[in-house]
Amino acid sequence: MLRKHWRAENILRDHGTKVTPQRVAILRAVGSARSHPDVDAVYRVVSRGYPNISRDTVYRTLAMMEEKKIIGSILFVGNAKRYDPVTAQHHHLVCTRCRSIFDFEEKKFDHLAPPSSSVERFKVVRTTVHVEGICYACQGLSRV
Amino acid sequence: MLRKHWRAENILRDHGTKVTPQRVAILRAVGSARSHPDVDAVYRVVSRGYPNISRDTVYRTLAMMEEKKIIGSILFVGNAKRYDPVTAQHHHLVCTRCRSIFDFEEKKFDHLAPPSSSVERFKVVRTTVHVEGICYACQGLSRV
DNA sequence: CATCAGATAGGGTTTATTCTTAAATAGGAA
DNA sequence: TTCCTATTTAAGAATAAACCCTATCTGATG
Repeated sequence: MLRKHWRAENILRDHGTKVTPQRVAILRAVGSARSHPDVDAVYRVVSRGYPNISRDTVYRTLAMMEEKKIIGSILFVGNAKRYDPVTAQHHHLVCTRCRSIFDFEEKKFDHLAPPSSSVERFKVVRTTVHVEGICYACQGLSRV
Repeated sequence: MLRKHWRAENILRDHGTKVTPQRVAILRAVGSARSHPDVDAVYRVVSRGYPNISRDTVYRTLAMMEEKKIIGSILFVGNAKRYDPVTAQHHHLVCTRCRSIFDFEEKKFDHLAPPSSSVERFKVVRTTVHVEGICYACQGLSRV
């Protein structure tokens, strides 16, 4: 968990990584972002202080921080958009290892109501449950 | 909803689109897919019957079919992976128009249990609720 | 302050997706 | 059936996200 009163340097040190100016700038950029920045948004912010920083550094650093649980990310459903013959309401099991996706149906999940405070200005169209985990085929395999 | 006893031709005609052999083949490929095929998987299947079909045709056709609700797709969270300073369990409101993402917390959603039959061979790591809809800023805008 | 494992910059590669344009064709009209 | 035209398609180029490669540099330790 990222806490504002921790200095970025300490967070990095406590996770056993080298503390470089680029990493500090990247962590601060993510930590102070209001929305969910994508890699390029982080890159643009950090570039103001480090005009020569490489995009690859931003990619590597964000991946490292996610790996070490310093930051989180929204589940990435795969590089390719996936289509589905089923248009009825259903939910998904997503294997985070091989990115296979399995459907399941659960009527109880079809109309989950988020806290009213969070959706008072948001027009809800559909609610879906994403279950992340490891599929059977991947359970026997080593974790790469 | 795609129904097996409807002929692909009729489905297309009923939705007011021209019926071409490529479209019929694409619709059949999606309709008979067991998993969630991505564009390239559909392309590979259809290529067996139409060796010269263009990838672009598959992209365009799938997008058209989704637009007309002939098929569905899994929520696409954006082209770029998005990072988040919050690592605690939380859920998301996703604006399908501008792709903004908003967090919300709801303890009740943190440990939703899918039907045991669907996860008996799946090792659950995390359960997340994705609420799709239109954010406040987009509600006043026309639908493009 | 010398060393070196690990990090960076810069550029190239891969892959998904979209665009461009000329040729082909579905479906309605004659 | 044949013709006409708006749509659709094929092919390849263009764009963009993400990742890889390598020479160079540097933070942290002794």
